Amino acid sequence: MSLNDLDERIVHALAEDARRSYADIGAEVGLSAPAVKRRVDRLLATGAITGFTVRVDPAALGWETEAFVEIYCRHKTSPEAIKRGLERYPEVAAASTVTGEADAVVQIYAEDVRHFERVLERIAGEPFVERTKSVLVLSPLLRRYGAGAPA
Amino acid sequence: MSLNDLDERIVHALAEDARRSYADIGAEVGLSAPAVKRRVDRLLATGAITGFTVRVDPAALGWETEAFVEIYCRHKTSPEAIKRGLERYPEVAAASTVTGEADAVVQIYAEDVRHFERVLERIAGEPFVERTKSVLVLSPLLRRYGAGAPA
DNA sequence: AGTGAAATGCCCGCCGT
DNA sequence: ACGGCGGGCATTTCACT
Repeated sequence: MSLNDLDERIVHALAEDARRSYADIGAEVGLSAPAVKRRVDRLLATGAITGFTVRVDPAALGWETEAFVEIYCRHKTSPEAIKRGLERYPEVAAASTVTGEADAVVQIYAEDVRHFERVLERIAGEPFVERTKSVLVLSPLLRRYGAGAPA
Repeated sequence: MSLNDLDERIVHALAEDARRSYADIGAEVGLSAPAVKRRVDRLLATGAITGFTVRVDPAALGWETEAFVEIYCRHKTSPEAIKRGLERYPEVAAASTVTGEADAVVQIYAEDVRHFERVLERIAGEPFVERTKSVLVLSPLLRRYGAGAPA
């Protein structure tokens, strides 16, 4: 599914500030407020926009530690099994199966390094996990929409 | 900075659906609409909430290919230089400096693998980049926006 | 365009110090 | 007594038909 250029500009405007009024966005892209609303409704219906959220500063909420964990699974572990195993952890912000040696990459937010260590131990103890390899985030440089909890 | 339990519940509600009315959220957490607004305003002022945005499905927007790229820099490259170098690419969704062998991890969205290849070549050609190592995302398993509940 | 709902600003009252 | 915080009301702006 390919999107209109107008749709793209609307999505971009909403991604920057989802609280802008339809009239305001319309003035920018050259449409009336109702026309913008119709397009946004269509974007919601087709799934291009899946919802509205807040950008949260994890550090301000006490989630000071961020990490990427590569997971190496035992053979014959389905992506669904990995998903089911990981979604029980509130600390897991994102997870994807990937190419390369590892089977999945998991993005984790924890309160501090000690908290992260506990979570990692529990994940490493999951029956489908063979071994893990983690890197800790030192400082977030860039965070745009679509990439987990932005700073 | 530590947040109130009430604030946390409000943030959680907004993270799930930022379009809920203050009255609705207030009914859930036991406050009036103006009281909720005051706390949200305070969260915005203190930086705990950094803005309102839309959840976007990259695939629906035509960004079918996602990848994680580890960047190995030449010595003495500052995080700011990496940031400046990367933020010119609209395909870069997130970037962080990390521990371990690589200097930074970059999350990239591209229209297809060919597009990703072009972007990767350009990034690899940046003066501060020594070499790169990429993994392509096969399927996104989990994607949460906003932070989960504390453990 | 018109209607209705939600956000916003204001004032008051409560409870803490 | 004073300051922070929540409740209720009035106004206005925006969403929706």
